[in-house]
Amino acid sequence: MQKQVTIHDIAKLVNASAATVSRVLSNSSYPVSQELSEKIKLAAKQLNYTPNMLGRQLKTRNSMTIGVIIPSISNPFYADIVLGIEEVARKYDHQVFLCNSHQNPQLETEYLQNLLEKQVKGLIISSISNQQDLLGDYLAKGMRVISIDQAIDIPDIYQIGFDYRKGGYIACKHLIDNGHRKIAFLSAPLDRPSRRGVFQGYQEALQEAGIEPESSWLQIHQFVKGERLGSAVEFTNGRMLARNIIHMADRPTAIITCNDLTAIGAMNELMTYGVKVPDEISVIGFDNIEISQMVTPLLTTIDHPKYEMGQMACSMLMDVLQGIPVHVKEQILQPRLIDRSSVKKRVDF
Amino acid sequence: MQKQVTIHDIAKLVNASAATVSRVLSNSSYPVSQELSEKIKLAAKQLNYTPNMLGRQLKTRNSMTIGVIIPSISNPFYADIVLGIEEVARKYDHQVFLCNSHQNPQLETEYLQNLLEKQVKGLIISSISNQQDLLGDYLAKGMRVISIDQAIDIPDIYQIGFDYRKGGYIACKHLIDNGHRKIAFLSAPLDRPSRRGVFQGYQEALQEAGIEPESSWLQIHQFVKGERLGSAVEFTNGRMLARNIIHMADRPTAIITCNDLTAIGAMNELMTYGVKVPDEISVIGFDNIEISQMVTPLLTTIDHPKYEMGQMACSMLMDVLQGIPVHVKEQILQPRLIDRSSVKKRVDF
DNA sequence: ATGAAAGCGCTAACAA
DNA sequence: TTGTTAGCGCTTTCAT
Repeated sequence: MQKQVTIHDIAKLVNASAATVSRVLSNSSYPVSQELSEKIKLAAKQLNYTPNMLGRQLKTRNSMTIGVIIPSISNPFYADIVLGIEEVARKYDHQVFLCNSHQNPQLETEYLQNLLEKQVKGLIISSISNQQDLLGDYLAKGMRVISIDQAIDIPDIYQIGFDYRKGGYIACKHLIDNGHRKIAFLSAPLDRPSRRGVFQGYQEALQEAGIEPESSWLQIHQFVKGERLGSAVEFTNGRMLARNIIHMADRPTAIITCNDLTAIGAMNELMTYGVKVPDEISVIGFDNIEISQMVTPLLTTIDHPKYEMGQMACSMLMDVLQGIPVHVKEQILQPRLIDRSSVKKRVDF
Repeated sequence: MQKQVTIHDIAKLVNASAATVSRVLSNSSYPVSQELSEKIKLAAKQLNYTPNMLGRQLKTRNSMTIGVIIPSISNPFYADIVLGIEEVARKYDHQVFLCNSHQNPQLETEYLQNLLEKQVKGLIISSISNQQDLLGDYLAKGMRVISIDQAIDIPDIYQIGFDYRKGGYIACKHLIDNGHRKIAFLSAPLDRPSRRGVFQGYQEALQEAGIEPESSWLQIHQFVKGERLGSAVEFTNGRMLARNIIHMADRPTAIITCNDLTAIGAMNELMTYGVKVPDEISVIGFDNIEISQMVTPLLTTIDHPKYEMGQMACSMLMDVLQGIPVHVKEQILQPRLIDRSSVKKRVDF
């Protein structure tokens, strides 16, 4: 392992000062004569010079790094968001520290602390636990944060949101428009604003159509505390909840779920028990993850622009970090129905 | 935004020197009197001190950060690996820079360069393009690298491998043991050692059973250059290749695929065309990603210990970085048959 | 247009 | 046990 080459080595080689070398190698706008500049660049190449960003960062107080805290990358929903974030981060020459919180407050705290110590000035969080005060603390220390998909009640936080309520409404309306009246709602616990939003939209659509929901239509699984995360949990949840539906005397003809994985689990269970989808029961998912196009029947669902949200969040963060005035502190993206094959169509259309 | 608190501020407050403060706050083994130590810790808390790791890193030449380069986090296979890596990295107080290369050599180079500049000393790569010389260069600059799942012909690189050949063999053998003789192989291009390994195992099992493969059994899709990555590509690939099988005069009774997504696509296409799985055609996948338990029928597949590989790779890296002698430069993990429902069982068992 | 010098926050060799 | 001092590699006033 060879010793690191520094700007001083280059300076010595071309008989210039470190300052000048720094100026040309860091693309400073400071004037340096053409000739010397060329010589320095050449020398840098010859010596196989690699700048040490730690030095620069310490001096400029800019770590060129952002942090991203999400529940788990194993959930394709978040994977997409991260991909969007990374794409624009790269354009701005920033790296991203990935932090999978597994919904564990202690881990979240740990990560937050690490990011702070590493002088990360920008953070994107998606569904963080109750860390309001902690975040407030970090904001005070100069960290800029963008929240995706979760309204946080701190004035300094920028937000990229999604209209879950409307999504739930559109989903339910789609079912109603196709002749369904008995519509069940299957979900993981309504402990997150997003799920509550979907539920609300569902209720509103029912109400608008003059439908009085039966309490049995509402199937919410109470997760066991400490349960491991991952796609499989949601899927299994969908199966379990669907089973409750199957054996009902007066069973619903349609199902709305809080996400695609739950929907796919439900479809699976229905089919296992010989209940045909969509002929006997229609299913509509939520999020439009890639897998929804890989099941039979193709899952009708509500599109959630995950990748775009990631991109937007990161652009916003970059603007904020650069001190560019960001006028809208909150952007709400819109849902869109993806009409595929898991919902039975009204014949008289 | 308040000014940063440094060890000097603390030193001043307790009438000690910065050196002493550093010693207690960095958990150095250097002796400091109990009393003073307490006072310093208290002061740190009072001032709400956050250490600036850039300073430490610059001094100690240890960035406490590792890089991970994978094709794409949107592939659940890699997501699992990353999760495993992150878990042990966290235990060692390291952060991970996530780099999705999208199989783009230019991006890979860019990331490699950035990591180097940020003084990242440890790198884990999974399926990187032809960057042998570039990597050699980086090794020379002191970077330690662990390669997952891809043999790289550079002596200084540690490897965590997987016995793909044996996996292919086990899969094919399983089919043969259940009475199949006409077995197709569906795959993405055989440009990666992993896929070639599976293919080889498949061939060996056939040969061992005295089966002469028809050329039509071999269905390899040639990806179009620049095609976007993502689960959907593999899935679609599986569909397309399965279609070729369906219409054959003397068609195979079983299919082996290079990964689960391809298998799921194939099953999908078969079912769409009314071909029953496993009754008419059996399908066996590879990798055992979570989705394989979410399809109907449940996919029989070969387990690939992704998460564990991530963990092992990271432990190994941590050992290497700490100068702990690592005796085995190469570890090969073993495949395991996951016997589910997509393969028709021989009745006379 | 170039250079000298100071310093970002921290650690570590050396001195006391 | 504690402090002094000298950097780590870089940028950036301030002189020249």
